[in-house]
This record gives sequence, C-alpha cells and structure tokens, in this order.
Amino acid sequence: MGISERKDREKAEMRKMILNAAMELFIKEGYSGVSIRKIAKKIEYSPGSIYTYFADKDSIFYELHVEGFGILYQKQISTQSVNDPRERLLAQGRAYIEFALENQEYYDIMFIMRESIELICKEEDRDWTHGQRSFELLKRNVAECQAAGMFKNQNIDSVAFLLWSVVHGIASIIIRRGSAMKNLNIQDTKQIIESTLGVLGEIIK
Amino acid sequence: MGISERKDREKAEMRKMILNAAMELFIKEGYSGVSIRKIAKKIEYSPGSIYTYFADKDSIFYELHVEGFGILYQKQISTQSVNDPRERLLAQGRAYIEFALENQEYYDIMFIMRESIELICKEEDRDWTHGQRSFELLKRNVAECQAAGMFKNQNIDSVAFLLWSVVHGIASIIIRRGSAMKNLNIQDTKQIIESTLGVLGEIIK
DNA sequence: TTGACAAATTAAACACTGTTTAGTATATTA
DNA sequence: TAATATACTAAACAGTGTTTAATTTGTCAA
Repeated sequence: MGISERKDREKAEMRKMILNAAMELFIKEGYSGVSIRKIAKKIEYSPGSIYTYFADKDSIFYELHVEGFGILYQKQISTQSVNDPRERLLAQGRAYIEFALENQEYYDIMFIMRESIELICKEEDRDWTHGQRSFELLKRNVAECQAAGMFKNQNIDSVAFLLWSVVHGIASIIIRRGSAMKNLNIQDTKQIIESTLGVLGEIIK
Repeated sequence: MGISERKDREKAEMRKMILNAAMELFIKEGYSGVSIRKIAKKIEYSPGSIYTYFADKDSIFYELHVEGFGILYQKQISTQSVNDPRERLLAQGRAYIEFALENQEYYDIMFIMRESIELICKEEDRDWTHGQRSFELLKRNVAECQAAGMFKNQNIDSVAFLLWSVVHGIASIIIRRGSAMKNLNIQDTKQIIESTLGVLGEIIK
C-alpha cells in the first residue's frame, strides 16, 4: 500500500510546515504573536485546516517542546566523549548553556514559558517523559564524579538538582534579563559563561 | 488644598483596587486569564475606566513587578542581622528562595514571564532600577565573604552572578517544574531547599 | 468510467480579547 | 450659577482560538 504511506508522509510534512511556521512566528513575535490565523496565512491554508493536524494551539507548542528535547539530548550525548568525570561534568554544563543560548526559543518553550510547561505537565502522565533521559545522563555523570572522589557524603539527586539549577539559572537569566548584566564587570555572554563555569569549577570539590 | 489630596488618595485607591483584582485573577487563571474586562467586572467598573489609571494591560503588570521588588528587598534586608558573612550569604539565599516560593506569582512577573520582563526592560532607561539594589546587597555580601577569606582570586561580579543563578535556578525550576522532582529522592520543596543549600554550603569555600 | 465513500479544506459564525472614541455624567472652580 | 475639567460609559474596531456545516478533493470498488 504505497498510497497510505504517501498520505502519512504528506501528513507529516504538513505538520512540519505548521511547526516551522509557528517557530518562525514565535522567534519574531513571541508567544502572543503566534496565532492560528497567522500560521495559516504563512502556509497558505485556511485557519480551520490547522485543526486537522493539531488539536489546539497548545499542542503545537507541545510538539515543539519534544523537538527541543531531541536537540538538547544530542548535544549532551556529544560531551560523553570527555574522559575525566570532572571535566565531563563541566563540558555537560557548558553544552547545556550553549544549547539554551543558541536555541533560546526552544529553551523558552521547554523550561520557562508557563503556557507550554503547564501543557507538558498535564499531557504526560508519567511526568516529563522527554526531559527525563537528559536528567538521567546528568545523574550518571554526578555518580561517576562521586566515584572519582568528588561530592563526598552528598546525595546524588541533590547534587544533580543543584547543578541543573545553576546552569538553568544562568541560561534563563541571560535569556530573560540579559540587560541586567550591563552594569556587571563582564563583557559578553560567552565570557560570563566561561567566567561562571570557571568559578563553579574552582568552587566544586 | 484638601481636595486634591483626597483626589490623589482616591486615585491611588482605585489603582490599588485594579492591581489587587489583576493579581487575584493572575493567581487563579494565569496571565492569559487576566483580561481588562474581567478586572473591570471584579471592581464593578466599565473596561474603559481602567485606561484612566493605566496606559495598558502591561503597565498593570509593570506595577505589580515594582510591588514584588519591594517585598523581596524587605525580606533580604532582614537577613543582614546575621553576623558571620558566610552564614549571612546562605541566609540571603534561603530568603530569596523563600520569597520566590511564597510569592510565586510575583516572582513569575519579576523574573520569569516574558511579557512583563520585556516591558520592564523597555520601560526602565537606566535598566532594572527596582532590582538593582537587591543585587547590590548580594554583591556587598559577597565582597564581605571575600574579605573573610572566601572566593579567593574570584571576580565579585561573577561570584554574585553565579550565586544569583543558583537560587533563581532552584526557585524557577520548582515554580515551573515542581512535578519534575517526583522521581527524585527528595520529599518536599522545603527539604530540597535545605538540601541544595546544604550542598552549596559544603561546596563553596 | 462511474458512483460511493472518506478525508481534507473552507467560509462563516461564536464568544472572547485589548484598545480607542465620542458622548455623557459628575464634581470642582471661578 | 456658569464654565471647566475630570471620570466614566457604551459602542465600535480589529484581532484572537475554536467549532460548525458545507464543499471540494482524492481513493477505491463495481
């Protein structure tokens, strides 16, 4: 049955078109700038057509969140080639912040925006299906650091949560309040990442 | 001139009524649930009346952000009674997270929500007028820690930024993704705060 | 090739939204 | 009391997400 396969392919292509149009609008005009009517106009279909492919506007953002976690996980995996556990942990932190700053809109949808995150929490019965494996990777790295003598007498979950908080904090502050850093004795975001990771590297034992 | 004073007072009361109604709606129904018409209905005025007191919907959120920073600063000041610099720094971190979790909606408006933060950045020529003094307080505490032997050879701005990132990261993850912690070996948010601050206390030197 | 059926697409409508406008009512001042 | 400034309102405008019913399109069996 080549026809049903082609239909599936066409359906997937149409979904992708909608997602791309939504992302373009989101980058240019923010969440409130993404409207079903604008997406429809961009892809030259009527607004109603979108509802053949997505249940509602939120479902479009849900799909984008899944895409985002795919990109993040790939970037995280690439740090696993670093041998030294401590260096690997810092590399993973750097990769996380890089992902956040290079894909600010994805990061927004995945970790910051209320609208999309509330949907993620509702949608996923086993909570956070798509982010879980990224966090598991972090926990494994923390465990290996502990095996190498770091984080003595510390709970792995707590350390992992703290480290995640640090990189999420850095990323989300830069994304939302980059201007708040003008008065700081730091030139650009790249420098602040290296600087803060440097401090973190010095500080953790 | 008692009349103009009364008028000023009435105007301020009306503004406060609008702000309270907006906050109530924001707590119950989120940003999209706050509409001019709903606020108007709540305070028993016509929608158009609101525009006598606020330029637009965003200005209402801007005002709420100012209120929030007032509360935060008061809470921060209360930690200054702790004498030991290291303990004071941890107390300040705890106060920050406590503020965030006890006033999640204010925190959302001040540090997370795109809509309100974009307005804050636009509105304030000298950027971040209201948040600045809170950050200055943190920097002073860091400097005093450094004077007491901590954070050797570190840039004060970088350390302060890192510490802010940690507490902001913890707070915003709990606010947005509290459910992500179900799988963690930690019971409740109070415990995770103490736990992560404990780890942080052990880790910083 | 034709007729039947299913799926995709559409225009139109519904109930919302923020904001502006023109007109009215109210209160203060001269 | 008359003039003026202010507060307030209803109505309108252009936009929003979503649903509905009607229509077009594409596929398949006879």
